[in-house]
Amino acid sequence: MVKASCYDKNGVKKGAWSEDEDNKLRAYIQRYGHWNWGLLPKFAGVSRSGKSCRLRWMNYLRPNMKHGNFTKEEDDLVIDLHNKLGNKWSAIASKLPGRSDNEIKNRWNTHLKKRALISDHQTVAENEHIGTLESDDQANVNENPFKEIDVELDQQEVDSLLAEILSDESPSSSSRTELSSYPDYGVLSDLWPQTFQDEVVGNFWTEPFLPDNGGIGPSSETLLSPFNFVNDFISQPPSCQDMMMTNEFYWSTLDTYVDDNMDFLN
DNA sequence: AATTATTTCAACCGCTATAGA
DNA sequence: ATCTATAGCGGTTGAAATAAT
Repeated sequence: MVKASCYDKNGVKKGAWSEDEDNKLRAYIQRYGHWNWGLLPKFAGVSRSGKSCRLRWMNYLRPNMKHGNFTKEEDDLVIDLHNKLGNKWSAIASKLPGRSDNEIKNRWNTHLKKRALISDHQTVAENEHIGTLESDDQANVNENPFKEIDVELDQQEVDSLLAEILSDESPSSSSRTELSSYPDYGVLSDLWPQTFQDEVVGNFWTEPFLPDNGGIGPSSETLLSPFNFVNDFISQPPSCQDMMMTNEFYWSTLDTYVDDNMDFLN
């Protein structure tokens, strides 16, 4: 059920991802993070657009992603949140760990939309009936598991709910003020303090990254890791309190690195 | 068993928001 | 204020899988 792969006129591959491509992308991001989706494919050694890499990572390769059937609880939650938020797939996905916005959107369009419609019709019919019941009977009818589906929220309530969801999420990835604030930075963000301590005394900052690019671009001797620039800086592991300064330094050294390797990157 | 219709879902595309120059 | 680059979102596509005939 995947699109056959092919190459566009620029030599960028499209269609289904191979296992080899997955492995390359996963290995690169888990080690170095996704500091720039546009440049990442070249460093990771895959002939894909940055957009395609981002999508593959977000929807499939991220750690702890679930694949396979939705549970009844997940389905109920999607229906409930869709009723409150509409097609805000990203906001809905933020409340379902391990599920991507794309997966939830597909689930809604292929299964849940019909179910919600049926439930709506049933609820309308029941409401017409409820009007004729005694109060005790009405309470029993309200045991309907889809009772919340018919709750109408005004725009203010929707905005409030969205704000609540967004406040739970990581800050915008566009901000460079905190490296660890990058959403979906993968294992590095989840384990950042310990990883930082481990890798700083190990080889994370000092070992050159050797892209598997089929011989294109500079040799492994000349293509240096951005982290080589900070060798002197981190003669000893910084504390977590030093992270802000470290992050600023990371970005400035990375910019220098990109400038120095611009010929290859272009 | 062969053919046709329908369903599913990974991936693509176009657009908007945001940040930085 | 404007332009450019990038990230992210939501709608759509299309080929494989499955069901129906």
